Amino acid sequence: MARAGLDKETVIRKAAELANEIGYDKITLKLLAEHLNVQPPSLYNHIKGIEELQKEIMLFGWRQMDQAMTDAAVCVSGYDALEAICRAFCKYATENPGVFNAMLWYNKFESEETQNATKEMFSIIYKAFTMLNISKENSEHLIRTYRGFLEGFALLVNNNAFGNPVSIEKSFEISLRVLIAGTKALEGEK
Amino acid sequence: MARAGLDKETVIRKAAELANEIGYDKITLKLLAEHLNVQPPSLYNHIKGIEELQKEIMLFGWRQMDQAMTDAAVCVSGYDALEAICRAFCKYATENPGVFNAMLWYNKFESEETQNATKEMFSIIYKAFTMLNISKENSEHLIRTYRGFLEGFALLVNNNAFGNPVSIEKSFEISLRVLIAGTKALEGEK
DNA sequence: TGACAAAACTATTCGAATTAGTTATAATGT
DNA sequence: ACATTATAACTAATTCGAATAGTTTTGTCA
Repeated sequence: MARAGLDKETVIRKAAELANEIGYDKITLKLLAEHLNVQPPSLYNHIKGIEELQKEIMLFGWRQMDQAMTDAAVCVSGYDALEAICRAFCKYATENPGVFNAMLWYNKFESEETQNATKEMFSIIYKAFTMLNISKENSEHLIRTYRGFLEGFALLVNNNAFGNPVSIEKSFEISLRVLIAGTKALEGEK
Repeated sequence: MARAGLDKETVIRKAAELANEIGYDKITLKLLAEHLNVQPPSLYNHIKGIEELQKEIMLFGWRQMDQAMTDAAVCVSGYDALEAICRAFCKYATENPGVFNAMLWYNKFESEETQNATKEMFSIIYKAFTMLNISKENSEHLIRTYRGFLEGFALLVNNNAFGNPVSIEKSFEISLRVLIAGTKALEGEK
């Protein structure tokens, strides 16, 4: 029978890879099984079903994003740190469109696991704000501002929503300038 | 045989309604047919299949969004207009979560139709910028900033991604303050 | 070496989308 | 008013993917 030697981690990594290559919503267990040289039912030894697979792709992505953002913030401080974190987010999201797509649906699977996956990560941004003399309350709100922009911008990029030939990189840089200028206006408040 | 008297518009409106009620990804032709008191194959007299239905829900949403944003901008000017447009976006998106979900995937269906659906609409924001002494080039970039934030923020709200009890309305207001303060910093430039 | 758990398999069921082919209804023109 | 025709519904059947049940093989460990 020539055992394939799969485990959960391998299955998820391959699914993530496939998602980036052919698109998140094109993934089927049949296709994934083919790419792992296995029959579809065999996957059930490692995952409960397609829903769990999707959840695992999402968690996998947020773990990697966490890592990328943390890495970006070492040995940097102030607004430079904030910028570096934002760039890391955008880079990961646009280089992994399939996985990022999965990451957007936190709540399709209500669970503490899901909540914690992102809460932990965005505490990095929170930390950056407190270094900048932004009040605790304003930081809570600002995290949402930044999260909103970052997720939305990456989503639009991944969907080719920006039709015209204007440089996307430049748009991102100007967006950062805008956000940071606006953030500075909140320094020391309340 | 008691004809149901459907037409494309009715089918799409009901699908949009259903999407808002039970969630975009829960929609099936079977379910939609039930709600229209019809057998599933009968729907094919009005739509080509589930993909076209999804595209039509998306276009339907963007048309309504266009209307809501335009309405918000009449008889207002300057930064007030910009704010009003943003609030209208957020309001429609969060009050119509199922339809908004469909609206996010422009490019699942590549077509001029799709591109035009949003291009036309965001020209309202563009117009607002030119009134504010923002250069043409910066306006192009700023539209992307605002689109990114608005779509991302609404997406996060709709997915309950904001775990803590901090007021979402207040977060949105502060976000607008930040964006507008940042936008003012670009006035007159280049 | 024998027993057991893990990981693969085959065969089957289920449900949703879709297609083919048919029939009834409503609108149109004479 | 009646014949014609297009439309909009139907039933029946096919396809495809997910999922389950039950079986066989493989590897590990007492």
